[in-house]
Amino acid sequence: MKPRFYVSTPIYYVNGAPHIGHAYTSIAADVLARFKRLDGYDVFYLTGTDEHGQKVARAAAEAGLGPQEFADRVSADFRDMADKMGVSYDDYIRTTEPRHHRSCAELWRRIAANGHIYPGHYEGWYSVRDEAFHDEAELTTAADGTKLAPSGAPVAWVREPSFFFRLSAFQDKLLELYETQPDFILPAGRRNEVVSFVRGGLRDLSVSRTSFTWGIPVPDAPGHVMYVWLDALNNYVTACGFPDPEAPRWKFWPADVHVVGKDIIRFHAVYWPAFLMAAGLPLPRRVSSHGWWTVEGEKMSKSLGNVIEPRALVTRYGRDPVRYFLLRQKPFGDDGTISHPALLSRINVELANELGNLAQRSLSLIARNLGGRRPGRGAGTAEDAELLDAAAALPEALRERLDRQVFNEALEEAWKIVRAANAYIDRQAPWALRKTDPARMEAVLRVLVDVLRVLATGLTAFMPDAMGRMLDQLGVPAEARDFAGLATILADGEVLPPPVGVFPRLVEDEA
RNA sequence: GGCGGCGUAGCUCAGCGGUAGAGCAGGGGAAUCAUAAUCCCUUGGUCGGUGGUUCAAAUCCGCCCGCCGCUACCA
Repeated sequence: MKPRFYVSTPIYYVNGAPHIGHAYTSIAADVLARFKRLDGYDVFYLTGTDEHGQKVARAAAEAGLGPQEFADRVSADFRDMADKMGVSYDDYIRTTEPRHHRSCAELWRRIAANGHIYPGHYEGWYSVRDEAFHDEAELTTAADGTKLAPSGAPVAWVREPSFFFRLSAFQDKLLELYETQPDFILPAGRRNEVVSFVRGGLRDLSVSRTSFTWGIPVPDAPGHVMYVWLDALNNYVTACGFPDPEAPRWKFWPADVHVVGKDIIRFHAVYWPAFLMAAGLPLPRRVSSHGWWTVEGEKMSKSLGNVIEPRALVTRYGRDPVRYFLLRQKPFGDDGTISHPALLSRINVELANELGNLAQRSLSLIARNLGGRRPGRGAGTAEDAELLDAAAALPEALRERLDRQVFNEALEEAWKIVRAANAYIDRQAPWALRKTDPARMEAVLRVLVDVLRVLATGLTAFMPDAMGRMLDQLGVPAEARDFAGLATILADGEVLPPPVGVFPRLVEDEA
């Protein structure tokens, strides 16, 4: 039986349009999903949209639509974005689906049955204009004595009935989780923040609202809808078929990795495991969080007008180069800068010059000097062995890096092979061997074919289309394009297709 | 305010007790198979400041300066 792997993105809130941050999360998770498929796993990759809450209801009203109609529209846009980025999701969940309503109702019942939900009142200083509660400490008092929010909006003390989740009861269990499973939260810096947050003491959580209706009804409590995060987080088990233990996908739970942005770590690393503990369900194995992209050093914002629409990037630079750039440019957990010069440099230097040109020069020599037939293996020199051994070690190197979600290091491992292969071809100079030692020339070109094949196979997770084209040119059969397939030695003498550049150089013609 | 992190070559960063490293950028050279791509060599740093521990400190400790993150229920 194949080992299983379950990776998720957050479900995206349909309040706004997809931007580069959403694409980044989805692409990172996609690389993990594709890599595990290459590595022989039975993979479940889940993404989707979060569609409830007051903000969606209001955005819909502003657009002159009903909330469902509005959510349908935005959800479809997110899905289109995922498709255009090459995101290979296995399921696209929406919180407005009946399966999710059923799942949430059951989760609620279980948590309640275990005694972790109790009725009470949610109260605090509320600003209607901000649609938010404010802490006493952040309020200011106006001249006439009214209390004001930091935004300057007036606040009023409101009190509404609400159910509470006994989060406080899970403090020790959560700390034990972080202790016994140190990689539960990555990167480590984020883990420490969560630990110190939980150590500081947990208050119970208000998990229902009566002030709006666009949400999942609380079972047996007319007028209450579930707190949006309880609704949203539960999507991860809904998609596995919860609460049906016989559902075909139930075998995937618990998830291996929840990929999230750094802003929602707490919800995933504190609330979510607490909800699951309360319901008596197994916990996910990891929450892996990433940092933000800034544009030319500035934060992306609508007011600055520098929001990057991922589909526009793809149109301009190509899908695979964009995927490559996003995972190569910065450490996953860190913030980083996206800019035209940086994209241009990565794409031209690393993809076109180093990798693309390596394939092109190797394949051209084969086309020209061997009639386009795949060369046969030679006796093999120490230098051949050194390069081939380094390439053979690549899958394991990638595995180790991707298991920790250090994508940039994974790519660096691959590029060490790319650079070594360029050095090798220069040193061996097959173009000179053509006259002096044709047999050796053939052996050298074969080494390059084999090395390119490992590279293209391993990089398929990052750049599925481009690496597919490279594997086409190497004549690798479809059934041998995963890591297990690397054991299949390519036959000598097969006629290869004429070489075509995989990564065209970008010409600097626009700012 | 509290807790935590960071500050190393022009840039991005690795090193985290034993006489400073990588990639890019800069300089020189080689080659010419290839998308004028590639390869080789190379300039460059008082490792934020300051005290201390040690035979020995980017590397451990104290203090100072600067930057950043977290400090609950707005996805």
